[in-house]
Amino acid sequence: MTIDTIARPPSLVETVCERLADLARQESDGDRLPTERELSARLGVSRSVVREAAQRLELQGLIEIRQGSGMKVVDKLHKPLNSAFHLLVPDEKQRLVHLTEVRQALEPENTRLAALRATGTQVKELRLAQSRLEQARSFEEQVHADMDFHRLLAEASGNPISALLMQSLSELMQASLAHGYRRVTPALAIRQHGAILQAIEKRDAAAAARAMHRHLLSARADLGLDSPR
Amino acid sequence: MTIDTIARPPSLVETVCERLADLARQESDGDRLPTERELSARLGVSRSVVREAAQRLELQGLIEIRQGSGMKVVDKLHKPLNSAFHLLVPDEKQRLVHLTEVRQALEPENTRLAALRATGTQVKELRLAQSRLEQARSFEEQVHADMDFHRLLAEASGNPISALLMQSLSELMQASLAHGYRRVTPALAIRQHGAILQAIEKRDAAAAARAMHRHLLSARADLGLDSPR
DNA sequence: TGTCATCAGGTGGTCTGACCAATACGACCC
DNA sequence: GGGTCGTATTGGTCAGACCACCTGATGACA
Repeated sequence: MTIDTIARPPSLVETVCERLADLARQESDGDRLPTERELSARLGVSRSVVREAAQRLELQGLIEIRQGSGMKVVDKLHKPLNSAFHLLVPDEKQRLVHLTEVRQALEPENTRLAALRATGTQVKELRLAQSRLEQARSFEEQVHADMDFHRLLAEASGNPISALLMQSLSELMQASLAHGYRRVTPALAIRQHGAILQAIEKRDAAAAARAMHRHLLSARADLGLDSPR
Repeated sequence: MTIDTIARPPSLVETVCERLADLARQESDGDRLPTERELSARLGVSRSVVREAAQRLELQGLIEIRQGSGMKVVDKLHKPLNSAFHLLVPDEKQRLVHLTEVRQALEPENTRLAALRATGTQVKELRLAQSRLEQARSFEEQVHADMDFHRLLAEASGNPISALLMQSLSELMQASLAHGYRRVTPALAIRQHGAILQAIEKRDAAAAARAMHRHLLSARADLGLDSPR
């Protein structure tokens, strides 16, 4: 026997927030939303309420707001995850250590599922990412291509939550790698990505997961992040 | 050669948000923060700015705001993760499927690390959670004790990001399980938790991870969620 | 003495209108 | 065609008013 709590009516801000989210969902990335003043008039609420609602959507990664310019639709649902991880572990080195560990849990399984589920288009995209890694000139390009490969794998797993996590993890790692962490052996990463890609092309899930596991161990060693055993 | 973007000065809302976050960090869970009007006077900004900043902190899970009552400090950093996952996968059944898959990636590794890293206190807490599961009368109590056990394992892994993810995942699963999903064989879960706990007490990391993997497969079958292979 | 109802004061929620800071766009000039 | 300037529009902030909700104190009654 459970007595449910009595539901409070949503505040105006919450209601407007949902309306705006619906509106944003009907638009594409980069499209403009109506101005604060216009939304205020159209929805029959004060501009404060529109502002507060819009700012919620911004924090959720659904829109970006620019003073003088308006609001535009974006697809950055990972943004609140980034903030949360940053708040939880403010120290960059510590955070990199923890992120690396989470990747070691998540990514072999993503890769295993990708081997089973990747579409032809996704396999092609993985090949392109691998090419970009092979041809990368700067460290920034390497990191970008590297993380792209990992993001694509997570997408190919068919699990949107894993894909979102990977977006967040990779972006945070990219930010850390831009600040003083250097990869010393890109050639090994290229080879290991190649082994992963091959296992996926063969639809060999176990081999793919093992190859990813190996790759992440190397990547961790490369970054000089040995987590306590 | 990288030219960094020119940093914009933070908006007043951002600045106040950081101040409030600092203030919240100095307080304990449940403590009250100054009122909007007081903060407005003390910080020399308008009440709108304080409101907008406070609402950011609420969305981040650092405070809770109650009309007529004020703001209190909470520790719910997983809240924005819950929202993001909910936005990403609005359909409850789909979300449960995906969450279950993510758990299958994360939890064996958490459990392996817990076997290596759990403190004596954490092992005791795990035992208590197991007792609570054994003694649970209602389905709600079972689910709560079950999820508590998993949360404690994630904490015992020593990885705060995993622990945060597990908080979010378990809360979302609990919410779904409160809405029509029924576990049919609690006795098996109790046995499997027992096996996990035993492996942890023996500090056998591989056995712990295997036991968790097994447990999650059973739990998934129990919920009738067979993910596409 | 304990319980319940009421009320006042204080809290956050919303509104309005004014003004400031940043952006975009069009017109004009070289 | 490219650069500059001015204006209109956008979001950011402010102040003050009023509304809806909460809390704690007080008084009445059993």
